[in-house]
Amino acid sequence: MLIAIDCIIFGFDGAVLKLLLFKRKIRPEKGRWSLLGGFVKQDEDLESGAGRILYNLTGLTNVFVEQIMTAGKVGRDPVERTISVVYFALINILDQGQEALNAHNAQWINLDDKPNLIFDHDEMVSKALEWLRYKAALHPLGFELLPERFTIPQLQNLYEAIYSMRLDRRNFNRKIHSTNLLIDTGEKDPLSNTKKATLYRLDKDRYNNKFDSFWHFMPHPGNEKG
Amino acid sequence: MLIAIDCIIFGFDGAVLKLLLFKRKIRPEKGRWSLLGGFVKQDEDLESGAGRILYNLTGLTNVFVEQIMTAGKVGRDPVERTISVVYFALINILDQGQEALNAHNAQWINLDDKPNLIFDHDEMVSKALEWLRYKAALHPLGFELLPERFTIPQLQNLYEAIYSMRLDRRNFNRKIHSTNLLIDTGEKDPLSNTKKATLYRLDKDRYNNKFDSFWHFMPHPGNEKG
DNA sequence: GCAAAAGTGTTGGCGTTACACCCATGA
DNA sequence: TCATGGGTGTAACGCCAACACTTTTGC
Repeated sequence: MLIAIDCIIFGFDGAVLKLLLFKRKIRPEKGRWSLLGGFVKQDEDLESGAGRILYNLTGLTNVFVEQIMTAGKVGRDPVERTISVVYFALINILDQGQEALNAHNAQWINLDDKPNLIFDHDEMVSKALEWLRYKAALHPLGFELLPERFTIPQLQNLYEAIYSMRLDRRNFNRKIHSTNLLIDTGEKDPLSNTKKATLYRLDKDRYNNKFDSFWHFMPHPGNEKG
Repeated sequence: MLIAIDCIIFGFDGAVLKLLLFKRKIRPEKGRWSLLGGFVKQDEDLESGAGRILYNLTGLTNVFVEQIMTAGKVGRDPVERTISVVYFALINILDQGQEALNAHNAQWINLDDKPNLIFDHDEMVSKALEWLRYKAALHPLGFELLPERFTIPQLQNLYEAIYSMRLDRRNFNRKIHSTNLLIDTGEKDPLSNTKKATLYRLDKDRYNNKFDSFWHFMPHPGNEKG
């Protein structure tokens, strides 16, 4: 029995949610799209393995990584019985260059345009998206996908992408500010042709301390009864 | 590398939350307390493995089981590198007899009196409890721990045990009823010396359909800001 | 000055907490 | 009839969704 790690890597370019996928260079299923993965080494922890795999592809460390499930169906890998521990990672697309990606046949792909993946990787992506939605509704997870300095409209775009819904600008603003997790950098986003949005950065200490508190980032309009 | 399954089995006797543990009959760590576990068979899915292990110990099928994590630290099992997929199960204590337990050296132990367990099993229990609290705050999970017919005070006791806090009887009542998940059996709980509580049963269909909705079973009093 | 996007204020509805009151039962 | 616990009602508060208005910028 083999133990593998597969990584679901979410990224955000400011407009749509993306997935980092790569085209297999080896058999089986050569040429098809797949999650990034690898086998667990004899002397490494699972987390380390996930970190290693991410580092090799993106060159990034200090990435938000979380274990979300372990897939172990008997026939999931047609070649040999393989148990796969699935991690999901949130990274800021801009942080990481194109070269490493090319070297690995990797590519950012819009979540909406996702091709079918090998094995049970589609299921894994579904689970991960479900998980992301679940968690981001209650915890200030979104910041992980943004650059160090970001605007509130950017954050709102992100949440809208995650949930495929439009949010009210004003309520969203107040909700985010009420977390007291933002620090005004005093600067403005130079882009955009209209009123420039304020650039904020995350209050890391508060973020770490309060990450597990229950916020309510998504609106919950009239609960239907019955 | 070996693949194991460990099961954290929660039970509720009407007053306190319990854990089903057993005393190891084999080396290593013979005689110490441990979670119930076993190795994954070559031809069985992970879920099936968890089900098999649970069935062998409790004789129960149709148990609420959920995968919560996979532990894979290098030295966690001192004998051989072992990856353990952890499941947690919620069962109604009364459903299951004493014989099977004795045969396996197993015993229900109050969560508060939990002895130290072998390997990293203590961590697993912490994670499971955290998970239980997280989930039970938002989803109608508690019913799994109660007999088929139960009273609202029983359910309240359960929630109080899970969160180690007292809840307001009246608000709890309304909250539970507002879920529309309860069916009045028309009967009363014969026990108790005072006014007999109404016995309800779960509306299974609604329960399955709405399990993933976000309720708020726990009170959330004045959010401290700052 | 106009359009477009960022940011601030206000209000009304509704869910929820906190609390008072009645009911049923056995001793 | 009293104590104990189950069950219902209600009112004030606070949060939040919905909406109007002001500000800034580039053309």
